[in-house]
Amino acid sequence: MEIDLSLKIEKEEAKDSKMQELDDNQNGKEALDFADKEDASMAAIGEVEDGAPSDISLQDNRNTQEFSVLRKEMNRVKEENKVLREVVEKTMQDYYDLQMKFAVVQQNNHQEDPRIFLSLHGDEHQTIQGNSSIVKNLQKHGSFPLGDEEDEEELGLSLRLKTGSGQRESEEEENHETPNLASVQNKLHPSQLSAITASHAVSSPNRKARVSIRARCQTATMNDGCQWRKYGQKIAKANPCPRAYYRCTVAPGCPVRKQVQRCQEDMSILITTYEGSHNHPLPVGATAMAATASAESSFTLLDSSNPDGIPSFSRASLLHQNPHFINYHMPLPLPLPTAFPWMPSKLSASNNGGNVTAITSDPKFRVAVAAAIPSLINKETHAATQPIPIASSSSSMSGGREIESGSPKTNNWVLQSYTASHKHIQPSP
DNA sequence: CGCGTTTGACCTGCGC
DNA sequence: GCGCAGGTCAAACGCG
Ligand SMILES: [Zn+2]
Repeated sequence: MEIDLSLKIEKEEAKDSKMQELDDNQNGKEALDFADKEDASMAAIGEVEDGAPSDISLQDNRNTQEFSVLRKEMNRVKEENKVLREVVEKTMQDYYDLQMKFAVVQQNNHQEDPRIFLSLHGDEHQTIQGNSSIVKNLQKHGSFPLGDEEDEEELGLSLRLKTGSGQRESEEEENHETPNLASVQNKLHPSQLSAITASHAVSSPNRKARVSIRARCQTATMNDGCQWRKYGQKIAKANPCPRAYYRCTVAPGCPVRKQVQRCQEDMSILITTYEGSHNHPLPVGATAMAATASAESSFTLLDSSNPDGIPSFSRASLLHQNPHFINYHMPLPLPLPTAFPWMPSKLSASNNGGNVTAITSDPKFRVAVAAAIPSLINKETHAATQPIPIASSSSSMSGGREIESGSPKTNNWVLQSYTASHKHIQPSP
């Protein structure tokens, strides 16, 4: 029996490798012939192994059954492979399209419109073709109460950038806006919601930018690829959960700080607020995503003069609070280069809810997203004074340093973000 | 012993 | 000026 099992495994592996070599438009006959050969060889091996002539017919029957099962399996895998390939191609195409658009946007970036909405959608059936598709996309995500279970596999990542007056807004926004959005997204993705929303508050030029990330995280802090040293803890009045203060210790004198606090409404949600920008290279995984996120967050800018370009929930809850608002909404699967191991999961034919978790729990994903935030801060801070090309921003992030603190201990990420503004700024130590 | 965390004290900004 | 709340400091403590 063990022999048969191993044979099956080898067989499947062989088919998998064969499948990769086969072209998309291969017909079923080829696969059939291939499978026949496999079956024959397997039967022959079975004879040799068993060595009992009386078992041959029985063995043949069993092999035939296994063969039919395997053939079905192979066809299924073939279809899956085909779909995956199409999606990858589509994704790559979208990626390059976005890059081209980004270049155009960069040129027009001098006309500062404080309110920008961005949407990147990895849906293979949708490419960003001007505002109309974006609006459609946004409306899809904006009408949260739909809460379809079928959206379960769809990941959402949204980044909100805000330029604000920087006064005591953070608490009000935390108290009012955050719970709304959080609850709303929880409705949308009841079980495995894996949306990431980060907000980015850029205050006046002499103030540090802050980014808040809400993440469903079981551990005390997110492993974001940087090393942090805790320097304080407070219990805020608005939230009974203690707020922890961390400083980046990757490089001495790095001004980046982060605050970590659990959401009052949902204790499983971790609110991480980053402040400042790193003065050192980021870990490789973080760098890649940082560059990607930074670049993509600059794509497909939507003019705020078009009110339809802003999703209902955003307009309702955000515009009333701050007129200067940059909202980045990037539903996953992200149109990322294939270099990233955590590619879109909804493409998989198997209805694995675990795929979503797999992506969002991937430490590389978490590292990358978290690291992308300070990158965004850095970029936006600079853009506030003088727009710089993305290449410049990302290159500053590149570096060979590989510091990864902690282990992949966190689980699902469900993120939602809100804006925070900042209070006082101290000169860096 | 070095490093990181804990925790109470202290500082600062803001509203009244 | 006073009180409050957020943020930071630094001594004490724990761990490897
Ligand atoms: Zn740093």
